[in-house]
Amino acid sequence: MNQLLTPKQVARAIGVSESSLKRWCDRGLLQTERTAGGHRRLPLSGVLGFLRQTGQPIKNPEILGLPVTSGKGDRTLEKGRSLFYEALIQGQELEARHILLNLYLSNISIASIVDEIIAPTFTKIGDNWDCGDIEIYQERLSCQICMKLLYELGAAIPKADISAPTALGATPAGDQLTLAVNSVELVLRDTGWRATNLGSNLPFSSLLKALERNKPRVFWLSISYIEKHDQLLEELFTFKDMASTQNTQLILGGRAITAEIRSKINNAWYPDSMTELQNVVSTIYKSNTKLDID
Amino acid sequence: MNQLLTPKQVARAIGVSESSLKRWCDRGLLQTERTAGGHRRLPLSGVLGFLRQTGQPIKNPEILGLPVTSGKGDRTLEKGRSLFYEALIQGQELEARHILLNLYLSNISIASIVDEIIAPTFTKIGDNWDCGDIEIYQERLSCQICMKLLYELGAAIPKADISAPTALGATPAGDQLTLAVNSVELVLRDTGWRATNLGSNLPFSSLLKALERNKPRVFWLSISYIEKHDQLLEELFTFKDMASTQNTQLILGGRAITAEIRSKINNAWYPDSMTELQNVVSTIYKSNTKLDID
DNA sequence: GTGAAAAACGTTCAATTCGTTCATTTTGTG
DNA sequence: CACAAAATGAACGAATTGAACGTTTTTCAC
Repeated sequence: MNQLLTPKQVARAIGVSESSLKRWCDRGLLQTERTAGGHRRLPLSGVLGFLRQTGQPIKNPEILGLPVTSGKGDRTLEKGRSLFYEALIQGQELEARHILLNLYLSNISIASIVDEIIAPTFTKIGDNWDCGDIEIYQERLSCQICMKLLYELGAAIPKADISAPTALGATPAGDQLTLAVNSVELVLRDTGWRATNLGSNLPFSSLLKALERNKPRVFWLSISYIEKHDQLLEELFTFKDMASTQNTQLILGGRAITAEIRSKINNAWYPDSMTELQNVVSTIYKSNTKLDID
Repeated sequence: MNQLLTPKQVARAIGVSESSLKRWCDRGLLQTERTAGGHRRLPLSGVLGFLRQTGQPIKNPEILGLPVTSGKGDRTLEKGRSLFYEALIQGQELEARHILLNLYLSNISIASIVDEIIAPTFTKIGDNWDCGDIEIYQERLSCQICMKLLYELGAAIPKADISAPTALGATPAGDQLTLAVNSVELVLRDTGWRATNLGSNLPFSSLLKALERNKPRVFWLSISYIEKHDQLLEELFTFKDMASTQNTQLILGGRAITAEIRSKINNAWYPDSMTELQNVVSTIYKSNTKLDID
């Protein structure tokens, strides 16, 4: 994703003259680097960002390694959902990649892509697995493909400044759903955070250590499975205490978050979707920078 | 600090051709020394100065500060190993990426990188975790980072032809070590295969379905943990039978492969390292294409 | 040491890109 | 519709880039 492209490649891909492209570079519309000899080099991620913002139709997507239907094909979420499901369970990684990239290029936020495409697709996969319509390996393979695609999308997101606030995330012991935590990481990075995903299957004792040592601005926990409810509640409580003493905002998500947890652990955020999560973290982000200015 | 680098290394690190780099040296943009035979040697300090002056055509100059001597000697790998360990447990993703990237650019095969760097690093991490020197979250974070890096390395491997033979892989139920399966996938793809990783935590019943439906040329299984040895042996046996009836080569790996399994399940490959695995699959690959020609 | 493989040398060449200028087309506004 | 402002695409010589070539140097294993 951070491969460098020449102006000619990009011009042909977008379908404009080199002259115009050079002018856009010089006006700062496209992230541009220079060789020692003065030639322009354009990082692919920057080109994608430009295409996403301006909604330019793409004439020759294959030059950029993009699906040939980019900018032409159907970009609706409904169509994407069913196509994405089919691609995943049939193991067609390229097809799935095309769908997500198309949506990304249509200026649809990563949060929306997760909410509207990925999440419902995996609910459907889970349902069809339950009723025996698909095999377990198809579900696992879908996860694998999706993880790869999320990583790829992540590479297209511009790197955060060093001054950006940090966020840590994880899922506690017994929890296998890495897809969710990784999605959260992406959404956070898309909102400008320096987000780090600690991983899954982590006991609270170790999460506390990570919280203490790194003192992030926010800490998110995805909990989709509960072994002992009471114990979890207790552990969450001590975790929340530690978080509040060092001014870390706590974000809790996952389908295992009960109403009881919500009521007993206050002072935490409970977004129901990635879009909501994005609102939450961008609020925190703004309040954070405002504090910095004061 | 005044480590000497060859033009090739610097060229690859910056992402330009050797020709251009040589011209820049001759023009005086880069401080250049010469060997007795006339070969250019670039002191690291001069390269860093050049990068600063030209305004960072490279993402991160630290890539050059790494212990890349010209060779692939043991000292290079040893240094890389310890640096990689430090980077991982401190969560320094950039640093870790540079180490791997640098080794990859030095023409060290992915198999060797896994064997010489990644695997020993995780053994060390496991040891230090056992004796309490590091936290669990550091181990998990190391896994996360490594997975991301493996995905990135995978993106750098050219796509296989459609005519290339296919390979499937997975780890059976109860096995969490995704790092190993993903490494195998990379090595296979690096050898020209169209490799697909089904994922982890898969029961044999579903693996059999995948084997039947896709009829790959090879199927690899990483097994690093055994619950019931007898049951595993039995399941492996039926799996091997199915594989041999449809001419699928079976590759078994992982530290849970016992001598008993080796002796009872014959007609399977048991590589001890990624380098050995690479030899195995390239042998199969050649025999495969030879068959095609006949 | 010695010999073979790999890497770097200097050079040449075609292709690309530079910055600039100019005619043409598109856009915005009264 | 008219007119000015802005954007576009094409063209130019000069400069840069990347790949190729045969030759020489370096490296590494025996």
